[in-house]
Amino acid sequence: MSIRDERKQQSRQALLDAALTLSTSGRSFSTISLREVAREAGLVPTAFYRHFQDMDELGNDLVDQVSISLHYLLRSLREGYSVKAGSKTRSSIERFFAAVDQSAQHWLFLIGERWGGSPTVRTAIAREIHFFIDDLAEDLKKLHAFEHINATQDLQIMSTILINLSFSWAMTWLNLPDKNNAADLAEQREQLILNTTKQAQLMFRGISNWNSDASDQT
Amino acid sequence: MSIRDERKQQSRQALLDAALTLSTSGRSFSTISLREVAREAGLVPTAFYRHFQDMDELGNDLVDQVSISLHYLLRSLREGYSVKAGSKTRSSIERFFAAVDQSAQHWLFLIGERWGGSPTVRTAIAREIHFFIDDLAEDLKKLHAFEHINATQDLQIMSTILINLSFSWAMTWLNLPDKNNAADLAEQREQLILNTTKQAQLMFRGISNWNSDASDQT
DNA sequence: TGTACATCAGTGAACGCGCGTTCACTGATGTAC
DNA sequence: TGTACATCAGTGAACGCGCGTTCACTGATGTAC
Repeated sequence: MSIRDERKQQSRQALLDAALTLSTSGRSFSTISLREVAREAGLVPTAFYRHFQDMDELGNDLVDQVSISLHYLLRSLREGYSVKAGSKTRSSIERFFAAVDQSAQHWLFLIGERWGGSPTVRTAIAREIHFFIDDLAEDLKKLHAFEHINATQDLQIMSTILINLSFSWAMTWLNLPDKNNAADLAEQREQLILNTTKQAQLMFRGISNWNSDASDQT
Repeated sequence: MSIRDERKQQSRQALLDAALTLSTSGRSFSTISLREVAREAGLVPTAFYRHFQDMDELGNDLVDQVSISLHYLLRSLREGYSVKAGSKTRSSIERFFAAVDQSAQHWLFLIGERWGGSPTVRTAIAREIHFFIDDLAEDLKKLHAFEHINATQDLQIMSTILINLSFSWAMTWLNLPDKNNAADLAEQREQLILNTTKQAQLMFRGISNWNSDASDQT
């Protein structure tokens, strides 16, 4: 890659990073302006157009980038899980929250903009979440705890629940530090870990008692 | 109430309705302007200040109004459930989606703005969702299916899962009509009903096999 | 009941501001010979 | 390797626009007597 191309990529990335930062510091993607993004990236507003046609195009590319990052993160979380099969649910949840903290901006963006004000971004995120669900369903098939589930559709359903719930967990976790002092925070986190662990255990109770061939009457 | 007060209330309500409509037609609360709201309500921009100090104050009041409406709706859904105990899960889900359609704007607003761009609105919604969860937990205690759950905290956890999942269900339902023709819509809805019914059944499998005194090892 | 004054929801002009977008430009980097 | 030209990321001035907010006002409704 030539020097010129390299620098162009750097500016492009600076714009994407600026948009992500601005979108996840209390506001949302649809409330930030093109000029703010350029300013935060250290560029003049008109330079924006050398990289993106408009904010919609940037939003689309940002969703792609964030999704790829979270996709890898989720995969590595699951690999840790299957290797350590038999480890307690609690430690899985702790690893999950650690991962959420590590890429907090990505989680805030994806979940916050899922039902956000930009139709373009919403559509892009819906597409990516669909991939997440398919991918997780594929992985669940290989786990011991799921080998009695013989309908592919049932795996898809469990995957859907897990993804949606994990989004709620992540956002609840990331919202904890908002208005309290540091001392309270530690205890609130402990409570949330206990609470979330029980939620996950409840899910797995349902899964281990599931019968793909029967349909419930209640 | 005097004629003057009555008219003032009408204008105030027109502003709230305008904000709700604008916030739920593809955009979000934080992207609509005070002038747009006034225009939609048939008032001059400056008249806005006779009713609200700014958009934050309107947002707060709108959350209150929407929450009260959904609170009653959720209660009536649950009363229908306990009366018809023994009815299939599917019909409960169908009644749920019918209720969602009936007050679609309220659901779109509350769930869409839950992680939205207005900090004021986010805080107000977090508070209301907490009430929803407490209220549901209180009701679950009375249901036959939950009488083996003896820890109050466990009811709270189940309530949390149900509220969070029902939000995902409602948004998925409301997003179906977006880009397809009417023929596809009917089939997609049927699929989603089946899918959601299974999700609910999975939850109840977990609940009926729950033991409040033990803690899982997996 | 009628009159004189007070209240106050809604009006319309005006303001300064940040926005997205256009345009002609500059000067470093790339390319052809 | 050196030169002459092409490319193109980034610049800076300028534009028209909708925004939130102020202000003095109007005229219907409310109140006191």
